[in-house]
Amino acid sequence: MERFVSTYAMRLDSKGRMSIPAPFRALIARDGLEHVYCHPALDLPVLQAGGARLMAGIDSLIERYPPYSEAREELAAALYGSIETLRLDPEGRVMLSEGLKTHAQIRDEATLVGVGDSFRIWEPIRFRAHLAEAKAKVRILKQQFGSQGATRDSRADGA
Amino acid sequence: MERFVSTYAMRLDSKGRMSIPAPFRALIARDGLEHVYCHPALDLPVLQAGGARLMAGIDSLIERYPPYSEAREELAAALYGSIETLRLDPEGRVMLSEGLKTHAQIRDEATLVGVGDSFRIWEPIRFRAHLAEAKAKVRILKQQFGSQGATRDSRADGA
DNA sequence: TTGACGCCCATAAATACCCATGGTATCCCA
DNA sequence: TGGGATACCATGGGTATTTATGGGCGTCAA
Repeated sequence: MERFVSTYAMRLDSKGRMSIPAPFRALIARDGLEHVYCHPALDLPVLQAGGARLMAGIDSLIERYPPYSEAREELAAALYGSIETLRLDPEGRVMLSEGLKTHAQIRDEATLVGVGDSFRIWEPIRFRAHLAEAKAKVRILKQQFGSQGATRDSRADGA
Repeated sequence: MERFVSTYAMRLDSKGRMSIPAPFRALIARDGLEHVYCHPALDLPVLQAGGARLMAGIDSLIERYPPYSEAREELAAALYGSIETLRLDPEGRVMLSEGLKTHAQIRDEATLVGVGDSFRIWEPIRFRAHLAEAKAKVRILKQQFGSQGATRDSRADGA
């Protein structure tokens, strides 16, 4: 397995720990990491997490700008500054900081959703709402494009 | 861990000492250093600090200019001349000089922000304002990239 | 002597590690 | 093919260690 896929419902225990699903852990371990990178999404109440690929994506975004340029400095502050490294304990759990939990409105449950190079951490109810919205948008697109989208996408959106 | 990432809120005690967060200390120690390099930013009320990579970055910045050129001399004076080496005490704390504190308007609280090869030291309120600006710009950048096509980059930069 | 600075120790809170448990899926063998 | 044993996993909690912070004391220099 080389991509983060599937959705998992996880719980946070009384200490605030949350297990990372074993398949996700396997990908992290393949990067030689003992921690998960995690940062709040810019515009949505969700966290983005992952391993080396997530970090590489952020690096490449920053490296589009000349060293010491103002844009680069600000991007670095906004992106690197918001990243937290969540150490995996021997059982494969992490602790979400208060800041991260607040951003995603997470209390004691979380939905982890694989999105390829990384995975997202949602508060379960918000995830359901977001998913419903996303499905609705896909439906509209399908209507607009008609026959074009009527094959694979109809399976992807679970209709 | 190989980069300065994340944001930490630290306090200065009555003696003016400030703890360097353990993850930052680990990076400094990896350079074999027992001190932190620190200098005022040229254009913002913030301090830039770090280890060997910070110094290397400053070197390369200066080396962009022709040897013995006036610009180079001035830059070298402005950068090298303003660098202070802040010794780490046995508990991992440093003392900010009056000059550094004045430049960043720091009194008894500071926000330390990882920006990859180095970290920044902000007065907390000023940091919040700066971050809000930076985020706004990142949003704009994201829109620009987003409109180019929804491929890999739209995942890399985090929803 | 006085103040600035470095070292030492103290402490509370946060964190990391250890072991335990119950459930589930898988495997193996009759 | 069925059923028991097994391995893995998510979760729970106790305990040791680390961390950030505070304060005391000695030393060195002005």
